[in-house]
Amino acid sequence: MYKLYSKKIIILNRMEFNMTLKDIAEMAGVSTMTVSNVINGKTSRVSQKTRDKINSIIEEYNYVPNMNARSLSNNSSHIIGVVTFLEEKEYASGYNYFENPYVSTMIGTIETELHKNGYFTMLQSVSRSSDILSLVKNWNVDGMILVFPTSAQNLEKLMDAANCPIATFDSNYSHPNLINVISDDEKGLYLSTKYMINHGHTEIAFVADYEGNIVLTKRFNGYKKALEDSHIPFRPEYIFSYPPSYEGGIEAGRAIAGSKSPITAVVTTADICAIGIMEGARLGGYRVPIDLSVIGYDNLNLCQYTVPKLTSVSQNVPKKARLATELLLKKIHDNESDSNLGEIIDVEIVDRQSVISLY
Amino acid sequence: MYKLYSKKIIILNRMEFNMTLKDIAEMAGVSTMTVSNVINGKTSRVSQKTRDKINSIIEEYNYVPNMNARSLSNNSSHIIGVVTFLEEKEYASGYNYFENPYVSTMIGTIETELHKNGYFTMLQSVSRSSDILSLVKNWNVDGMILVFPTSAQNLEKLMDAANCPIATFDSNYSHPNLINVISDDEKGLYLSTKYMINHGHTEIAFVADYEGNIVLTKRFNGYKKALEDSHIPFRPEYIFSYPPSYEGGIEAGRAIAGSKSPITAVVTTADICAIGIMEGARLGGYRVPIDLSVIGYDNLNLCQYTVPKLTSVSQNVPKKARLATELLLKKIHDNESDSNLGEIIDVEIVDRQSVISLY
DNA sequence: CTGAAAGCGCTTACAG
DNA sequence: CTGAAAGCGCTTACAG
Repeated sequence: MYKLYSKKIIILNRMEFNMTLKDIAEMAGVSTMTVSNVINGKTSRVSQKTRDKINSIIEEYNYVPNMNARSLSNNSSHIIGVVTFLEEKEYASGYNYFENPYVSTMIGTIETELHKNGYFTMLQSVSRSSDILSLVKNWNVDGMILVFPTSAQNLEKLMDAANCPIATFDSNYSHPNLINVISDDEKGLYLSTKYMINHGHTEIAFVADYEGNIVLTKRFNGYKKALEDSHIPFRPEYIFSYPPSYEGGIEAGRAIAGSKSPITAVVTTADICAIGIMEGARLGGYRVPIDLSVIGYDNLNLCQYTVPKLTSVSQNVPKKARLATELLLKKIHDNESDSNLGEIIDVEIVDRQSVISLY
Repeated sequence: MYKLYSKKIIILNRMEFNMTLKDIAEMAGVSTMTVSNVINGKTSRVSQKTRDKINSIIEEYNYVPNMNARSLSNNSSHIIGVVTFLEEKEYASGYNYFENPYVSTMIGTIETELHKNGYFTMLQSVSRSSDILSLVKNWNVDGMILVFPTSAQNLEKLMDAANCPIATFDSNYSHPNLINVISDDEKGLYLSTKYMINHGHTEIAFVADYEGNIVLTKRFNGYKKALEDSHIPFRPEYIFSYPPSYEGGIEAGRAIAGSKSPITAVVTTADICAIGIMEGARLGGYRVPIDLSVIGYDNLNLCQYTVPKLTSVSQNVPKKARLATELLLKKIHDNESDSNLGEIIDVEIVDRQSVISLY
């Protein structure tokens, strides 16, 4: 009844009605199976003539397959779950995790990459890692990308329960079904510290409360190693254990300016923090970069808009995102690929105006 | 065969196997229909005892319904398509639309709101508006949110073809199935211009190539109206028709500083542009804000990090996003709601340091 | 209060 | 080269 009515509509207006395989098969005078084969490129089993006829009908009526039906019979959805973690309390406070440029660059790049390869991006911010499993089961996702790293424990539980490949970043956990793309965090701070040293600085402070945080600890180790390699003594009093946020930076900058210590340079683990440090140092009476050279981390767009423009370490976020997506899709296609190795992305200094040479 | 094997696995490890309605029905000794009713809260038709039994099995085995199957029989997917437009050439150039803070704030807020209400976010950047229709058909989405406005023509075609409600922003098109949330753009520039006037400025420039752009034209009208209301003559030579980007701002700032005109204040339509103007004016020998007061638009986080901190117009993007999502879901639930009216979001000045008083 | 059965729109062995 | 039929996991009239 409905069908009959619909057919009439088609004649009047070809866009109004959602075609199905069956409709196309009827029009072409073939079975649905043949249409399905043509659509899925299994053309070896269909004559050229039939193929052409079917394709022209598809085009004419603007047919688009129903992915829900396809997923159901295929047991594969072409959906990739892209997940961001949000602490319970952040969630409650209406914090928008997306305003973090790391996250937005990641997700934008991932979406573009997935789209190009015919996959769909289902976005979700979760606060409990069990929510991820629901997403997997709800939509039978072909794979997942976890934009923020989660603990090895959570990851382990998740990997056991979800039987699809998962990609993550900067994790220290490994599993045959896990793609793990990490950036060379130690090298990052090694480079920024070395950069200061090469510009004649020896009294170099480090700002970040790195303890207990895997990524920040790696960066701290880079700082230490650069000092060692140049035979500059490590001074615990040059470590300013504030969170690497704008506010933390302001406090650190104030503390440095206030202490009248011989510090002439400071490295840190986030651009936002570096900007705070410049502000705090200024509030404490310093001129930047004359009295204090500063290097940030992340190379956000922001760095171009500050005065002085901020020298920073770039971890090439788009490349990280692209690689993870690529490896994930490869793993989905041929499960034997041993792409579970931790791929390491290189890191580099982007030179601007926030460091002066003491020579 | 498979089923039998699976059942064995369940006994060994309850997580390894994706349960179905049928499995639960068997375990509970009822029909699948009863289980379905319990899950969907149609509890009036099921005894408390049966309900409890089913719920405990669901919990025990961690059952999550297959949304693909549900969508197929329901003809409703609980997916909302969230779409961003990307020009063909931007797409090719690898431009990441997500780095635009307007977009990332929008999408983050929308996702949170949808999630809260039990909907799923399918993200897609498209370059041709016909791609949107494919998304609708592919997944049978319950609704769509277009983060960037598209032309009335495109919108009209889309609304005719897609038979789901669609939400968009700042559009001048209207349709019974369209939710249109707009911000008071004219008021935005009226406020910033008036703010300058109230601080004693009368020689006020406007930067943006507004012609042909609906939103920017509204803002320009606000500028003009503020001048009129204060009986300050409008001077065409105070209009700097550069794109409201960082680069455009630099050129405008240079032009203003270079012309040695009596201009003491400048308003514009984007924070990035305002930051460019400050930089350009400085490059031209001006001190900011002593020689030139500046007000931006959008109130990005960025405004706090510049020197001087940038006074700006806030259009309350999270509120815009939240309202659009809310109205969309309402329209999905009861189609008779006449929420197709253009809701207007208010706009306000956020006071910082980039304006000085001439009094 | 509950069940048997048809149907949503696809895909995929299995036959011919 | 093509078809008839079963099945993916749900929901929903329709009966009882």
